Amino acid sequence: MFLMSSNPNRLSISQMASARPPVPTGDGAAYLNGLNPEQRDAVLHTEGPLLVLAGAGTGKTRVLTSRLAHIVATRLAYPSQTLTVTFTNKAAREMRERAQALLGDAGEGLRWLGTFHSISAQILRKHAELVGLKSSFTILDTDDQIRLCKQIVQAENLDPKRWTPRYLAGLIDGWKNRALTPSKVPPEEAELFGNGKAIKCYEIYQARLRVLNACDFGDLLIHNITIFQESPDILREYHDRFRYILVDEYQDTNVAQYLWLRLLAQGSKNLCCVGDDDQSIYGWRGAEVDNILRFEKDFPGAKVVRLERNYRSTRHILAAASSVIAHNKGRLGKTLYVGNDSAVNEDTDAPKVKVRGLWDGEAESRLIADDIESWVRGGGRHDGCAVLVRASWQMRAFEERFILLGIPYRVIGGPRFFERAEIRDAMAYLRLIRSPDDDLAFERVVNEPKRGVGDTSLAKLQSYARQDGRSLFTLTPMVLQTDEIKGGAKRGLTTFIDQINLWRGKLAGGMPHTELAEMILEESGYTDMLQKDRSPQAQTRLDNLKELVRAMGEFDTLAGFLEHVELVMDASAGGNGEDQVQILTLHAAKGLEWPVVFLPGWEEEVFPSRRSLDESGLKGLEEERRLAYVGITRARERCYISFVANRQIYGRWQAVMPSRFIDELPPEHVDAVSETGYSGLPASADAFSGTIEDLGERSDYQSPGWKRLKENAGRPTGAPPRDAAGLTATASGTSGFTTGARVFHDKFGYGRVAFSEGNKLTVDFDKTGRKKVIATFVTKA
DNA sequence: CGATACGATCTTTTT
DNA sequence: GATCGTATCG
Repeated sequence: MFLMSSNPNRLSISQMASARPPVPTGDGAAYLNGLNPEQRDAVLHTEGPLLVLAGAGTGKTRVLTSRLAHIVATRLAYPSQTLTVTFTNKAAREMRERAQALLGDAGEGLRWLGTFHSISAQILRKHAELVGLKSSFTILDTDDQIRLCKQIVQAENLDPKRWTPRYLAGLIDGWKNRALTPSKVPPEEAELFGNGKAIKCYEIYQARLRVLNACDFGDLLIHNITIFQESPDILREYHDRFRYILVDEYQDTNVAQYLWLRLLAQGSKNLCCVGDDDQSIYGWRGAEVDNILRFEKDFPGAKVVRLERNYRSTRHILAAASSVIAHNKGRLGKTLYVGNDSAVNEDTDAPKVKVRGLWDGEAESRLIADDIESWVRGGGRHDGCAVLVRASWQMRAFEERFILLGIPYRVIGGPRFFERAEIRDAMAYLRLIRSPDDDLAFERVVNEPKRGVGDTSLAKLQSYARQDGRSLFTLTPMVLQTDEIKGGAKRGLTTFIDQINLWRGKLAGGMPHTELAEMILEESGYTDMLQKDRSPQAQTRLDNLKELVRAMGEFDTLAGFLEHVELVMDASAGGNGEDQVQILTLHAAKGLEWPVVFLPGWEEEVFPSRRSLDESGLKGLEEERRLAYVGITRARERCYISFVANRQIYGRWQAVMPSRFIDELPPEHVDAVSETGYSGLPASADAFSGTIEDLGERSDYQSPGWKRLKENAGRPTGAPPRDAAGLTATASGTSGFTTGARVFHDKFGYGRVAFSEGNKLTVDFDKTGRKKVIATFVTKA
């Protein structure tokens, strides 16, 4: 909702006079109070390339806002001559608010402050014809992309099981992240999809987009780059415009974004990037940490400022985070200092980081809920607490527990409003009314609600459309005149076309778009369909649709609303300010902080995630470790890390090992408590050895698995259980499991025993033909 | 064409 | 365990 002033480059004299605020906060010092004079000077006055390496909690956003405000306030440039880029809308919003608070009215002119995508979309709308698009192009989201890919896979006669459309979409995305157009993709990568058809599919995909007058998110950047490279005079225009460029979270830029920035920065050379290589956690979506590591080479003469003084967290928390991240290689090397004059950091009574081992996920959520309750009893607030998980499936256990105890909570992230099926359906109707050529929208709703138009009819229409090169909507009436489609399908299509035309007429006739939306939902039978559905989700869906209509009301026109949704995709209604515990993923937590942070699920294969390790090896592990670093540094006062011995993953019980990151914590800053007799920290491991009988005296649990172990009483710990209950035990492993063994957990019969170093033993029971790991005996090195 | 049954799959997320 | 997509049947 920016882009208001129509002429960004011109401010009238009177506007300038009134737009001139005082230099922020006197000498600008107060707002940058964490910096020494040299750093402050560099941040405010550097001309030419500048990289600010800002560790967690060192005031990254402040640096950017202060610099921006300073540039404008001292009239080095008009607001419209600055370009400020962030990754998320949220960050952009925050930056705008802070800058406006410093600048007053002058802040209004920050026309070029936004996400990479929103800014490149603005630029692309002006020059769309240079890349074969109309300026009214549609921006496709992930769902549309995948459906397009599916069509390509079908058209190429590929087996969609072997070659999934999702994978193709991922490949194309990956190439676009690397700024590779079809002709630039290395030929050997053709093998990556459909027996050498990868690049061909990419070409078809791009051709389809052009026909649809659409582009995907990656294209926004790629088309910009093409335009800049092929039209030097246009590039020069932007060079003249952007005197100062500021970039947030530089460690998250991908190759395309890097090239885009480099092209734009060739003009003034005033490129200021802020980032932290230790917080790069988006490698899996194309971010190149290398960009930040290479900055000084890429931009010769660059000044580099390191901000290492943290004013957020206690010394124990900082020590824990630093100790873990120190295990990564290939960093720019930054040590987080404890701010000398910060009471928080100095607090000698501050609690150490707590590490706790529990039997299972249920015990874990119980404990965390108890901790939250006692924090609140002690005068704390719910919204001062956050539970940060690695993957969203881990959230459910906490939700269930919080509901049971009546602890108010909010899940951040999760399925997004605009990605819900009913919202996308409603949006598709609106899109189709705006642009009849939007085939993807047509396909989505032509039979939703059911109109008797099935795959066969649709396939016929599509084949006509492909021959003719025109869109489904324009072609359908002609096909209907023939007898190609009969019966129910014909009737359904006729009403569909008529209705869309009718609604389009209403819109042209000046009907308010919210009213139109209600009319569509009603007349199409969509509301009816949901009302007849008595499943519990149906009501939520109806509510969502109401919310959609409400959200539309905030925009003056349908076009304005659609543009907003395509790019911003966030129902920023907010709902903040409520006193709720927050449950979110580690990724979503970046940039946020709380007094109390819980980090559950620190188990091998969960965190670090197995997939990450499988797919990206050491690189993946290091990214996981950065995630741990981000997690710990979100905490201001208290940080609770926990792991369990048994975890239910996808409904199956699994024995799990404590995360290696736990071993990387500094013992002197950590309190470790284990209820399983094993903490992962050698110093505090409550180990015992002996025979299986010993277990019975140490635990209250009486599960079936437990009994099974008891049946083996008298046998040495670590020995495979004897055949029991018709199960066949097979053991693989080597010697050393009869003496010195340490049983560190057992509840469900999934036991683990540590024994002398270098040995590994797994016991499987094979009953139903499926192999099931009942007990795993592992050496703790 | 639409309803049902079975089976494969299952991170992280923004735009 | 829950969901999604495909295969099959009515």
